[in-house]
Amino acid sequence: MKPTTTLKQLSEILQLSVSTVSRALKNHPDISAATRQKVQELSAMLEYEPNSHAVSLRNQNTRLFGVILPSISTFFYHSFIARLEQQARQHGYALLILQSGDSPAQEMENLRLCRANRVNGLFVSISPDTQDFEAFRKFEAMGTPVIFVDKVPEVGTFNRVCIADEAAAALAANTLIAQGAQHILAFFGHANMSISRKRKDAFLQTCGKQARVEVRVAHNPDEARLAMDQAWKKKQKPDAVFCMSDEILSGVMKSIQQQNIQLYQDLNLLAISDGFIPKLYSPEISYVETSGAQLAELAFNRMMSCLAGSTFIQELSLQATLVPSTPPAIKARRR
Amino acid sequence: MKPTTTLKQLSEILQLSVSTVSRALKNHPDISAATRQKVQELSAMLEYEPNSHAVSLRNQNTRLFGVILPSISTFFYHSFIARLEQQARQHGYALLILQSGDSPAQEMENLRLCRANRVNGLFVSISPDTQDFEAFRKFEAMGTPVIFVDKVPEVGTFNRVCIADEAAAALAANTLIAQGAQHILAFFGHANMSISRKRKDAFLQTCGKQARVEVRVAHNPDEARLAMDQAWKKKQKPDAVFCMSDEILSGVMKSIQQQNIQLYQDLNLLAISDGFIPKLYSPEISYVETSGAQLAELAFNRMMSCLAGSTFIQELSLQATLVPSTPPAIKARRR
DNA sequence: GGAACCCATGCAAACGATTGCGGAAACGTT
DNA sequence: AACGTTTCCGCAATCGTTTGCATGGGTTCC
Repeated sequence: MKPTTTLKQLSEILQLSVSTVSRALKNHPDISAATRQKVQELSAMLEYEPNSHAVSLRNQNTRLFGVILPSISTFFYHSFIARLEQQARQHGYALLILQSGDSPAQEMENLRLCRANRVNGLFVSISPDTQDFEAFRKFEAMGTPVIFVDKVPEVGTFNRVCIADEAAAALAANTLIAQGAQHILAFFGHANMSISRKRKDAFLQTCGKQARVEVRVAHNPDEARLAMDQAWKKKQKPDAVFCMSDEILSGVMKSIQQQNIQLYQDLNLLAISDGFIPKLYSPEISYVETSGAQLAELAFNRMMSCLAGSTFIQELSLQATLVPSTPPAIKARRR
Repeated sequence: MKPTTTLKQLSEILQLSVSTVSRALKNHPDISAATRQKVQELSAMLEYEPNSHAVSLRNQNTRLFGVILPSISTFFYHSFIARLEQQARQHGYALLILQSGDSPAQEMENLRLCRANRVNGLFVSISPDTQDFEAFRKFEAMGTPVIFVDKVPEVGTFNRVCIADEAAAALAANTLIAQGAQHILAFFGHANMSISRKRKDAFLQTCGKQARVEVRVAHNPDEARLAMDQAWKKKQKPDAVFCMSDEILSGVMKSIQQQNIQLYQDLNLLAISDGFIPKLYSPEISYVETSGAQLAELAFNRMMSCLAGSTFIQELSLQATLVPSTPPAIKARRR
């Protein structure tokens, strides 16, 4: 159980002072080329690696970001984390990833951990029940930027980065109508989430009187499946379905497969999604893209500019873009 | 931009020494009840939070685990991470999560980061091309347990926690044969991953001469899809398909949907999976279960006992269980 | 009235790295 | 020879926390 190498060890072996070794390793001009080389060689040989905790302590800079999410293992967040980790690494930052499990208490506990670790910045997607944002304010007061992501507080001046909910829903509505939809079955999620409200309002408003829209609320895939089952048994079948989330889409798709509905022939289908689920099916489902990866990039860039001194609060939205279904299916429709 | 509170600040306000404050906060018996209370009150008021980097430095103990995975955003790992994070938190540990992107160089870079952060333990799922395990050995030599998870080195004495690959594959083979399969198309992943070889060997051996088995290797969903397309164009179509992973299953399923193959009528299908992907389809795909969450628990427990002093190397496997397809489909077959 | 003892607290040295400052050579300049 | 300059390096403080040991005042006992 040999201990890790430290500057002191190197210095003792080379009969130099710790400071010389330290400077030699970072190519400080004060150090002669000869000793510099000797130091660097030995360092490489002994695989010296500076103790990041000591560095953080000394420099008052941890190069660490906290990430607090309701859950890692949901449709959306893993692609977000994946990209965020990649970006952070590229800039020499590490991530402290914590789950709140939709519990405000756990969220506070996670914030405590982030304080203890002196994170340089914080990415947060709040749980639905979070009411008190005082704790987040304190981070900002201490100069630690807080970037809210995806699920953001509805009121107050904060840095927010999220999907352009209204734009995405409007794009979806316009797309369906342009493709000739007359009777749309539209699925939305939990009514007291702002994300549901925003998307629903925008969707309905965009459709206006151009199409008949039936609204369904589904709290999980199974409810969506059952509602779709019902809808297809009726005489007046919809000619298009809209799903505001992956969760709902997965339920609707089960019904569609079960009843052997021919997508993009018997029925048009459009979802809002990050694209993973839609691409599992054939034909691939068309969707308005909400990319976790892009969200991560946007959030990360915002963080960087905050750290660079941009103090003013900003609200960023991700552009919504349409990803059409598998080419053959689309072609078939276009004729 | 007020700075974070430190012991020294508390001590100055209370006109006490830093050591007294430190001891008071951890209820050291040396400290009188009176001062103890005063200290704790002020600490609570100022929301003092010990600087974890200073603590780590002083105690030579970071309470940090490194987690190195090919990618966070794959089928399997997010449920693994989610559970691992939960377990770690419960035991007062934090996670440093890093992605290797299937690149051995990135893997080495991540190891460096883990060294720099002086992690107390390491969970690793290796990339397919990792050949050199010397670096991992060095961690162990320094008293940092390394637990390989899921994708583990094939040879050498290491701590391994993985799916009971052989058992899972054998169970799959036996299930298909018991259901009457005569001609099985079996898909496996990257040939130089132990997970692929083990599953393949066990599958083939279990089938023996009871069925004709065609083996296909697919490195991604698309290759699987194409192979399945090919197979179904032939005169001699298989009557059953086996997919060793979600990744492959998703490709095969696209082909199946595209060609409108009636699952569990025209073709039997069985995968090894954690269940998320199989449940997206209708009928739901039957699968031999491999739970990322369970794997996390097993790995974490192993880590704990390593840290508690259990030095001997162990290889743990997760029990494999069969989850049959949607009830109606199975019933239909049984008649 | 010391010796012996307990209680509560403070001193100071770690942990490992960074950095301002100062200092000792070596060299060049008048 | 005296002085300035450059080159190369070491001292020591610092970051925030922990902890062995010392210290001081008070009590108790013989």
